[in-house]
Amino acid sequence: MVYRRTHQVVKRLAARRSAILTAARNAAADGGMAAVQIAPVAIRANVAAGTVYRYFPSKADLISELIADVSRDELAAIRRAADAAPGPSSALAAAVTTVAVHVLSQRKLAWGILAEPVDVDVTASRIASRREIAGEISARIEAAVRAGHLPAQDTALAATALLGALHEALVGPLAPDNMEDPAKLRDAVQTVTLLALRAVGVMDARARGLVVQAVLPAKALVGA
Amino acid sequence: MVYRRTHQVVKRLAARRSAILTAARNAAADGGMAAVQIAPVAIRANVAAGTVYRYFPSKADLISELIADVSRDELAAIRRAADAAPGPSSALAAAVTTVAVHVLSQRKLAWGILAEPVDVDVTASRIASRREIAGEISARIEAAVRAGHLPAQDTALAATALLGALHEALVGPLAPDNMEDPAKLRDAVQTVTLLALRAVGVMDARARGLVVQAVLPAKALVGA
DNA sequence: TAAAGAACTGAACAACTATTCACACCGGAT
DNA sequence: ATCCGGTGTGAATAGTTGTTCAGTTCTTTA
Repeated sequence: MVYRRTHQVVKRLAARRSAILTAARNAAADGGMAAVQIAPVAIRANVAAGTVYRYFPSKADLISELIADVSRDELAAIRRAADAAPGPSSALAAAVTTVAVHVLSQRKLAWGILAEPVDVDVTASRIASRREIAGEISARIEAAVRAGHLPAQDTALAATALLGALHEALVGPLAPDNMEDPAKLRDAVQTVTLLALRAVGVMDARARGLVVQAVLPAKALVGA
Repeated sequence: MVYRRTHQVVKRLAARRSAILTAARNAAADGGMAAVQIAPVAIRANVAAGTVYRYFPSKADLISELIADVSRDELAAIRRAADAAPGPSSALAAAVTTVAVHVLSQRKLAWGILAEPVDVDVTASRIASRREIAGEISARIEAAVRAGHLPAQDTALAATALLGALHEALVGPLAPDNMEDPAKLRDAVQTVTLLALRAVGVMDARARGLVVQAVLPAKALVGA
């Protein structure tokens, strides 16, 4: 053999791959999934269109990885917020609030990841993404049920429904679009979180308390 | 003038238009929106592809009308069910149950109308459809609030969230797909209706009662 | 029955982008 | 210094469908 990949080359390749993914993510954040086209993404990443195909077999793979990436970040944020909470109910409230804040602060990206029509099939990736997030929420509901704070229920279905409610209310086509005002934004987060907690069986009064507490640490995120 | 549309011709034209729309609806019910392509729809309707364009300026218009059509039926069903209920809370429960039963009994169609990616822009029509249904639900929530059965709240946001929860839980990609068994189907309807009622502030115990009552008349639909 | 216009046909067209590939380039081994 | 294979390029290709339109058929009126 007369050629071997140097460490330096390996690093450069990895950087390029990451640059392409980042370019795709930025494109999605700017213009939704519709803006994630090979040629524009290549330009953003400072490579030629053909180069993209040295790193991703197809556009579907590129977008699938993008979805997985964003999903991973999201899941980590949810876990962090929930684990920092003092009890199971607070943890659930924190998890829900985190999702709400995240989707609101990156609405175009969230919509793209979740539901925006794409010309290639990314169903599998989207399902996996949802399943991860829903699984985490489901686990938090279950913990609260075990702690005796919530009535017994189908936690998987409940988690799915909760996420559907959040998404539709906050980034769906009927979501209020005048979310520039941070106060309104916080209101929306509080409202849907309250809805979500009551849905799984938290009493109204208690839910209100949990929401207020959960929104406190999330405020910083909203400000950002 | 040497030519005037006869009544007979007018009727035939209307019939053809309706046949095309029906063909589109059947295609969507069979294979989702992806199956609503001009050529196949034309074949189903027993006309040539070009003929479709004599009745609909574009595919977007065809699908938009399809969405509006289905939406109109849906809204009528919701109103009928809700108006037949004895009180505001029952009416809300009936409305929610109706939506749940409908989307479950025509899942492919519902998914197509609501969220399936389409290659043409039907956003406006989808938004209008959602707005109609959400408006109705919102009105029912408001009635229950006025009756003192529910806490005051942003009814529009609540309605949007409720629909999001129903759709995601019942026809979204994470929805359980073994809904062949009517018993499981009814379970799913009950579960999500319960979730929805609690979300807007119905107490757990009372919600359970409302759900049971609401599902009774809906059973017939499920059986169909 | 003939003329005139409307409706219908379906093959050809157009537009959009993902994908390919022949070639140029570069970094590493000898 | 020189060869070699991996890497990058971007113009050309390809496949998919919505849409058009010149020609045909049907319907109505005189």
